[in-house]
Amino acid sequence: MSPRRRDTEGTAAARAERRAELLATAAEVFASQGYAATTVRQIADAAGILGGSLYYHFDSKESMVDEILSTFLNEMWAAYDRVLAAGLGARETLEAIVVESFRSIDRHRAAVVIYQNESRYLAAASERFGYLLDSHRRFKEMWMSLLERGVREGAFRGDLDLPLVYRFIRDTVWLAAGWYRRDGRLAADDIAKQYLAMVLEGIQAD
Amino acid sequence: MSPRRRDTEGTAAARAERRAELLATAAEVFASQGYAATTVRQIADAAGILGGSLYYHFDSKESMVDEILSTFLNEMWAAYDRVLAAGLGARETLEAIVVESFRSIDRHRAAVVIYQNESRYLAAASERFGYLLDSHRRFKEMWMSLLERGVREGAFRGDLDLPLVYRFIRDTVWLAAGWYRRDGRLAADDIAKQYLAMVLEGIQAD
Amino acid sequence: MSPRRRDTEGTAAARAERRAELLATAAEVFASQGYAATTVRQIADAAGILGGSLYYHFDSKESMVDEILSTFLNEMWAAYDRVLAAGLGARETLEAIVVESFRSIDRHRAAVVIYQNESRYLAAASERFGYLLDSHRRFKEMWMSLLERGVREGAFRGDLDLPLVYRFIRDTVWLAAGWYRRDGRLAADDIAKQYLAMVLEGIQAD
Amino acid sequence: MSPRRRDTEGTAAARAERRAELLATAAEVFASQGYAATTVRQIADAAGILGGSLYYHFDSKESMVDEILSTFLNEMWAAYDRVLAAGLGARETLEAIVVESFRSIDRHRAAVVIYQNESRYLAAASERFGYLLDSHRRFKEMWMSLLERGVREGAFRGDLDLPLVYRFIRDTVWLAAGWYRRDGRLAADDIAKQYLAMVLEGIQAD
DNA sequence: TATGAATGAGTCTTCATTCAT
DNA sequence: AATGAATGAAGACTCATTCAT
Repeated sequence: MSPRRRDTEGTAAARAERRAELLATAAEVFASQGYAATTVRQIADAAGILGGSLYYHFDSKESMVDEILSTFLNEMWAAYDRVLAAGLGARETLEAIVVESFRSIDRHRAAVVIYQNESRYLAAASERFGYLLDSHRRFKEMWMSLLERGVREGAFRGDLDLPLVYRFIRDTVWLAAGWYRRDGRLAADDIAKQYLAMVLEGIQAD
Repeated sequence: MSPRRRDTEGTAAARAERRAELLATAAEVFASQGYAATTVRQIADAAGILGGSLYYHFDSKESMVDEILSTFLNEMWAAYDRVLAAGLGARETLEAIVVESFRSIDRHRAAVVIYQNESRYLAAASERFGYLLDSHRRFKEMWMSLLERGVREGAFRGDLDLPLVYRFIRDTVWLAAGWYRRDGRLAADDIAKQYLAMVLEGIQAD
Repeated sequence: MSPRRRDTEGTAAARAERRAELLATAAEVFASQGYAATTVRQIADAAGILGGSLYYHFDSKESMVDEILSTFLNEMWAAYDRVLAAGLGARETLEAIVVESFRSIDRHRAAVVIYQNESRYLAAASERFGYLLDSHRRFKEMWMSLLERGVREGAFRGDLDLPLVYRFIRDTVWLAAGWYRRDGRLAADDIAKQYLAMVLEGIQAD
Repeated sequence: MSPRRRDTEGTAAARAERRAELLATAAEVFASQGYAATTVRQIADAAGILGGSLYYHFDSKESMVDEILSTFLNEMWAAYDRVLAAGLGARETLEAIVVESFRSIDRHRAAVVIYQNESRYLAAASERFGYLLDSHRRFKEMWMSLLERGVREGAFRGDLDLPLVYRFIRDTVWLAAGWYRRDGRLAADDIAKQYLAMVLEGIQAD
């Protein structure tokens, strides 16, 4: 490794780190104000630089959300895929998926909020966000086949409307991103456990 | 009733009707695109008039959402208050509240979506939307005391974290507004029944 | 005179009267807010009708000021012309002109204010107001020749810069319209007398 | 002085200079067209930039006039206060005040015109312009007490209505801003001298 | 005569983006 | 890497004007 190359790598790494910092800042602002209502200047203020300076790092506001969301989704689907590849029973799979979801929320809270709130708007605004719809679709397929398998295997009740159950679970899990705080009273895994208890057994006393 | 008075009433009623029409249109657009991302022109296009013409009927874009949301909230709280005043047991109260919530979704789908998505943004943007935060607060109080009572009365499980249960139910119920269609497969009351089954008994087979 | 004709005359007279009323109202609003800053709706509000209704009587906002100003100027110049035709000495002419000016202010306060404040703007906005510039020009000629004659005749001091004196008097007289009230402490003729004392003799004690 | 600091000062000074340039341009346009009738675009055109670019330097059209007027008034009152603090006799004070007024006109012609024409409108439009009314009030007090003192001291005639004299002088002096040109035939101090001759001694030949 | 609803051009303002330094 | 000044398109809102009733 030549010094030249090491230097280049150092600079590239520094640049990547700065990008990541700025994206984290941007994600927080997008999550709390909404993408459309967030100005580039607000992001820059939060990062302590001037509005125009962001354009040294990113092409556009759009490419910022894009990077935030695609990074998050890649990581999340990698985790899901590991679970799905493990060959567990329907109930165990559901539990593992829910646990992974809360871990995603733990690691990418802001990105999850943005994904929840802005997917429809972004997908309508530009083709570049088509992958958001793909993700939603894959999501639905994953859950529906999991639920159907669970009913077949006798793990889940057969008297419920499955599309309804799907939406119920989907919404339920992800919306926790709206209020979750990393330093809050409950850790992500604890929340997952409680959610699973509610979803599987209900809140009614026996 | 003199002709004069009938005439006056007639025009006042016509005016109110036109307002309601335009507000319904605006609510749909706000719900589907988000408040900040919606332009006044889009609302006007949807209503078949020009952008400036909306200002004959309304002071501002802000006052449109304001009227949409406050109308909805007034009606919803009136329904809740009727339930709460009925003196039912905790479980029956919960069922009735959920049923009323789905009826609200049925009657004010777009307003519910806006309430869900834009409350935080609007409240931050202007004091005039303070009532949205008040409503959220009342909501929380209502649910928390209902859940606490249910645990005391032995109707609900005692091993769950109540603030978590509160959020779980809140999110669960209202998010249905995101996908509910009046002419869909299931009627509002059917959806309520299924939701109650899931929330109370869980999705697990016995 | 046939009844038909009398009726027509009655209507025409009534119409003219209504126009005059509305113009008086409009003049007050223009004078107090400025022409550009006055909306047609404000005039209509002040007249107790709706904005669109003004267009039954007048072609446009512009034609309203036009009529206000030209009516006033015609009357004022008629009075000036009577004075100028009387063949008085320079000093007596000056006195009579000042007195007539204060009478104009008394009768057309609002129009005078508009004339003072808006002439330049209106003349720049449309050729139709060219007569305003003509009036200013005639004004200047009248005063300059009066002052020159006065100096020649030994009635006025010869050591002053006449264009300066002209502006001094012009401004002095007309600006009284800005504060004059018909029901105020001093009548128009008293004010004229005091103004003449100041202009002719100065405010210095002998 | 460190290079860093010099640099900061340099940019801050450059910024202030640009603001001053733009404000001078804006003042000219406001003075010639009237505030309400002036569009932001006209100001920008006159400055050779685009309409939106003005908002990099100023918050609003309103804040532009605000800065123009308050800068002018501060300077003018500082000059008046110096005169008033000098302990001169009434006549000498009046002369000094008039001279200072014409110097103000010389330095801030456009601002004076705006102050004359738009004070009432601006004060009615927003509380932020309350200081304009304060200035008018102080103005009146200053003149009235000066005139009263002059009459007591025997410097000014006692047979005139003082409020009338006050208005006469106020109007007289300031309206010169309407036609004064820096490169005109007469310098500001010459005009002051002539005005004082007229006001004090009158235009009548002895 | 007047109303009420709408038009459409124009205003102020915002904001993503560019670019010379 | 970042600044600061500017661009230019778009947005909310205003208002003179029109017209069917």
